[in-house]
Parts: sequence; C-alpha cells; structure tokens
Amino acid sequence: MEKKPTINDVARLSGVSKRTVSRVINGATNVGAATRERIQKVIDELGFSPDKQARGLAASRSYLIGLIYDNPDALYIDQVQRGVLSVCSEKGYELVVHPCHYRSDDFISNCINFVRRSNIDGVIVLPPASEANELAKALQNHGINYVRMASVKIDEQENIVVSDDRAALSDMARYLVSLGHKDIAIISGPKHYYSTVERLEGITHTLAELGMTVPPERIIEGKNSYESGIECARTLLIQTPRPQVIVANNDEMAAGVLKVAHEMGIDVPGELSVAGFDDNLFASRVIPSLTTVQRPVVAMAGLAAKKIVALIENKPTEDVDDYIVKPHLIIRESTRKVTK
Amino acid sequence: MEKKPTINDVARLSGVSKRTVSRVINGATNVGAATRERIQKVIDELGFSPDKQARGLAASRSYLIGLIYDNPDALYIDQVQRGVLSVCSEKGYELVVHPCHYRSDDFISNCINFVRRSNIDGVIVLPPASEANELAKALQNHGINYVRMASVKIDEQENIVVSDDRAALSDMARYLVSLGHKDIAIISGPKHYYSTVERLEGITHTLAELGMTVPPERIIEGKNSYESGIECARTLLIQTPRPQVIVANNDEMAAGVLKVAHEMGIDVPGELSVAGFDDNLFASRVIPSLTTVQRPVVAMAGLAAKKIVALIENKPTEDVDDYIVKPHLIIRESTRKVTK
DNA sequence: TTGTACGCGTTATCAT
DNA sequence: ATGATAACGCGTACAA
Repeated sequence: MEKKPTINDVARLSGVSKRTVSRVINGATNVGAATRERIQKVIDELGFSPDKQARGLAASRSYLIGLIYDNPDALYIDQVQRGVLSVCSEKGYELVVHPCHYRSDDFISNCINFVRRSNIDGVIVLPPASEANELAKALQNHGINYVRMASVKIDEQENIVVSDDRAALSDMARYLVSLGHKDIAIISGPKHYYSTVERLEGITHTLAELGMTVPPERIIEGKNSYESGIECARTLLIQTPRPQVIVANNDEMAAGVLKVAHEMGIDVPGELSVAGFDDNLFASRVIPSLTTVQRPVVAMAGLAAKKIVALIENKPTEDVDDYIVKPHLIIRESTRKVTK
Repeated sequence: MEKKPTINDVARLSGVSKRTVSRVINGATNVGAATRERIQKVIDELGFSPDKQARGLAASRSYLIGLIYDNPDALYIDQVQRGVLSVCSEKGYELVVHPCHYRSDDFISNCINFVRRSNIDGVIVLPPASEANELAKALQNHGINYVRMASVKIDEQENIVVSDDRAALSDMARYLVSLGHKDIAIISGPKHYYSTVERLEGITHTLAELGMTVPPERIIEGKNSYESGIECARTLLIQTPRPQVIVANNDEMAAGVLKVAHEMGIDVPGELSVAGFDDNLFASRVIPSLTTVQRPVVAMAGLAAKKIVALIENKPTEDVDDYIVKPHLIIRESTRKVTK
C-alpha cells in the first residue's frame, strides 16, 4: 500500500512548478505543448489523480452530487440512481443519497444542512419531494444548484426534467376506447400531488374529447398503497352496473384491484380490464400481468444528471430545451377488447 | 445566502483559540466545563458545523462511506441504503453508492479507484459482490476498511455481517413437513454462490434429519430470474408423480412457478404449495401471496454500518460478537396443509 | 487546561 | 508560458 502521489511529486519529477501541473490537470490552454506532454507522461506513470478533498477545499467543490427523495418505490429509486450515475460518474462525480421525510418540520433545513455539511455541488430532487416549491426556493436562496424531476414544468427548464404523465394517460384513454370500452372507472391518487392531477386530467379530458364523461362516482381518490387499492376496488366493484375497466393511479393500487377481483370471482380481463402506472417490479409478475405505463426513468435521471453537471460547471446548457420525456404504454394481459 | 461560519468565527466569538474549539468539536475531554459550554453556545448560535472537506484534508478522512454492490434486487438495495444511513448519518457520515459489475475484468480496480478517488473512509460490500474474496484481499492490501454482508462467515467477525440463510431454510423444511408434505422439490440457484449452497443444504439436510431425502431429479438449478423460474417449474411439474411442494431459491423464481401452475391449471395452494425467499416487493402482491423468507435487511445493514464506523474510528469494537442475523419465515397463502 | 504554528493537496492571484 | 505564494478550513505536534 503505497502512498498516493501528489501534485508535488508530479511537479518535481517533471521539473516544473505545481502551478503548471495544475494547469495541465484542469486542461488550461496556456501551457506549452512540449511541457504538457512531459507532465502528462509523468502523471500517467505515477497513476496520479488529484485528491478530491484538497481540490474541493481550494475550489470549494466536492465533486459530489446529492439525491434527495422521499419516495417509497425502491425500483424507481434504484433506476434513478443508476441513470444518474451512468452520466455523472464518467464526469468525475459521485452520488450521495439522501432519503428524507418531506412532510416533516425540518425537511428543508435537513436538506440544506445535508448539502452544506458535505459541500455537495448540486442536488437532484425526486418526486414527490420535488413538488415542494419551498424547498426549491430555499435551495435558490442558499445558492445551491438543483434539478427537480416532476410531472409538471414547475420550474425553469434548466432546473427541471418532466415526465409527461398527462400525455401517457391520454394514450391510455385512447387505447381503452379503441378496445371498445365505454364504462371506465378511475382510482386516482392524493390530489395534492401534481402527478395525480396530471394523470387524472390526462385520462378524463381525452375521454371527454371522445365524447365520454366519467361520472363522479366512478372516480375515487386512493392513497397509492396496495391496501388503499383494495379498499377503492371494493367500493367500485359493488356498483351496478359494474365498470368495465378500472384504471389505477399506480401499480400498487392496480394490484389491489386484481386482488379484490379475484376474491369476488370477477375474471380479469374477461369481465374487467385493469391498468396501472409505473411498470413496477411486479407488474409483469402478477397474474394476469398488468397493462401499465412505463416512464423512461433511467433516461430521465440521466438527463437530470446532465443538467445538474451543466449547472455546476456553468457550461452553456447545451440542450436546455430537452427537458421533457414521455412515458409509454405497456400492454399486457390485464386489459382486453370488450367481447359482447 | 450567508457564508458558512468557520472554526475561526467560533474561536473569535467565544474568545478562545481555534485549537480549543477543535477540542470541543471532537469531544476531547481536556476542556474546562465553562469554556466548553461557552463555545458550544456559540456553535449552536452560528449553526456551525465543521467543513468535511477541510476536515478530511487535515485528518485524511472524508466522512464518506461507500456502498459497493452488483445486485439486481432494488428493494434489497433500498433497504440496505436506509439501514446504513439510519446509523451512519447520525454519526456524521454520508453514503456514496457504487453499483458495479463484479464479473467484469476491471471490477476490483474499479472499486479501488472509487475509494481512492474520493478518499472513501470505508466500504460496505453487498452480495453477491461480497462473495468475491479477491476484492476483500485487494481492499486489505490497500488498507481500506470494509465490511461484507454475506450468507457465510467468510471473513473476520469485524469485517462481516452474515445472514443465516441455512437456519431459515431449515425452518422452512420443518414448516413444510409439519404441513404434512412428503414430496418436496427444489429450484436451487447458481451453485457458485455461497448463499445458494446454504439455502439448499439448509433445507435438504434438515429434511434428511427428518428422514426425507430429496431425490436428485427433484432438485433443479435455476438462474434466479423469473424466466428461469418458469423454465424450471415446467420441468418439475411434468414429472409424475407431481411434487407437492416447490421451494424456490428466491421470490422471482417462485413467481415463475406460480405463473406456470396457473397456465397448467394447477391450483396453488390446493394442489401445489410454493415458497420463495427474499420477501420481495411482489411476494405479498401476487395471487396467491407467497410464503417466503424475510431477511432483516435494514437491521443487518445497520449492523454493517456500525461495524464500518467502528473500523474507521478504530474504536474498541463494542459488539464484535454480534455479526449474525437470522431471517424468518413469512407464511402466506401459497402453502397449505396437505389435505388428502 | 489552553494556545502557536504548521501541514494536508489543491486552486487562484499575482508577478515575471 | 511559467512560477512563487497565499489562501481554503481544520487537525495536531509541540509548547506554555
């Protein structure tokens, strides 16, 4: 276990001052070609790489990107982490995770402290925490770079990546109608989330355009949990006539619907079509497998990473216009053409 | 956006030297009670917290803990992250994630570089990457603190936390026998994993003790994937007589079994009992819900975090004896007493 | 018990 | 194009 070479070693061995070495490291232009080459050679031989701590101390940079979230969907989190890392690690950044409770009193100060303590260069905030405008404001006030992932453009383009849930549910509506369904029920989510509203309006507005209004008793507000899905499904499935389709705000609740239908002896998709949202891990494992909506999470996270790096490095944000991604329908077994 | 207070500010405002402040920060004993109190007050008022970069540079510490893994189970990863954070964040550490490919050529150098680049204080390695003894050796050679999570005690107690999969599957065997089953089939996993061997032997040995040997054709080696589960289930379920039970090495494959049973019109648990391992997200969502084994992942990860911090801070490892946790059976709908 | 002075590895400000 | 030298914020011999 040898000691890590420092910039001084490189300077000494190549017979220049460390300032010049520093220039080479950071790709400054004003270095003689011969000198640069000589130094680079020494760097390679020594396997030298600048110490992030020292670098950070001097330049007040940490090469750390923070991920702030309060989201129970492990699959989503995992995909985001991989997506972010796929772009930020090759640019020399590491990812520091920070799960938190966005409804707790100290949510904001907790996040700010997290960033300050470790001099995090910038943070990516996931929904639903990303929907908290107070957090965004606090980050701004503290001069902290951030990018939010959300379902609505609630911030500047350089600070946000949005998933067009509305368009996806609009597609869902068209798909269900194309199957011949005329009586569609909805298990919505907590309506204080932007995403819930987007999804709900995405489907109802499109249905309306197609001349189908969903009556109020066919729209129930669930809590996005499996148990809540069960509860809402019970309410919906004892209505007469029974709806032909239930579209849930997420796969968890859709799984609850499947459970209740099974209990009540209702055949899915024979007598009832069911759809979810998320393409969660079990969406393809349940029986029948679930028709759902898949967000390109990895790509979205990668885009967010690009944006945060651009912000940190103050680069001319190449593709600031590129901030919106569209989820797409995954059609599986739980939905079917109406037969009668 | 005010500038962050430094140790000098604290020193100035409390009228002492920064050396003394440093003592207070680091909990040294040799500081007058009155002085300590005065300084602490200033610290609180200023909301001062020491800069990790500077601290690290001086003490060659980063207050960063790395998490190395090559594991596709997002739920497991998420739980580990939360478990680790629950203990390490209150001790002032942050968690840096490092997914990797443990079968790639540069796996080891990749991990070493990860640690060196950011001066990571120590790493926690998850299975199956944790089973690579070459990595452990490399970490040792580089003087890097590490803790492995595994299913077998393949390292010193201070460097490992093990989940007693063998005992858990032993329980499973006893449980199934208590249900009256006499013909048990097994879908094992890739046998180059320690965990696979532990689980397989856990069940077969206990069955043997109970006077039941599992014939070779009733043990199939799967690949831990859903698709593989389907394949193995097909092989097993066309055998005559058909086994009464299929125990899979994980929930993914158990879900595959459920799928095939459904296709073949075999009622679970009426005609066939099925069990998995992991208590994966969908284990409680599939129909019928899955009898499985739950590892106390969060607790295990917390224990690993305690160990790595102890290693880093070179503390007398308080509870070095505490390194083994036992998973427990979760009994759900997919297993039932034999009726005939 | 408390303080002085220096070092950690890098970047940045000035010169030259 | 290159180099001395001062920060950056904190820890720690060593001294008092």
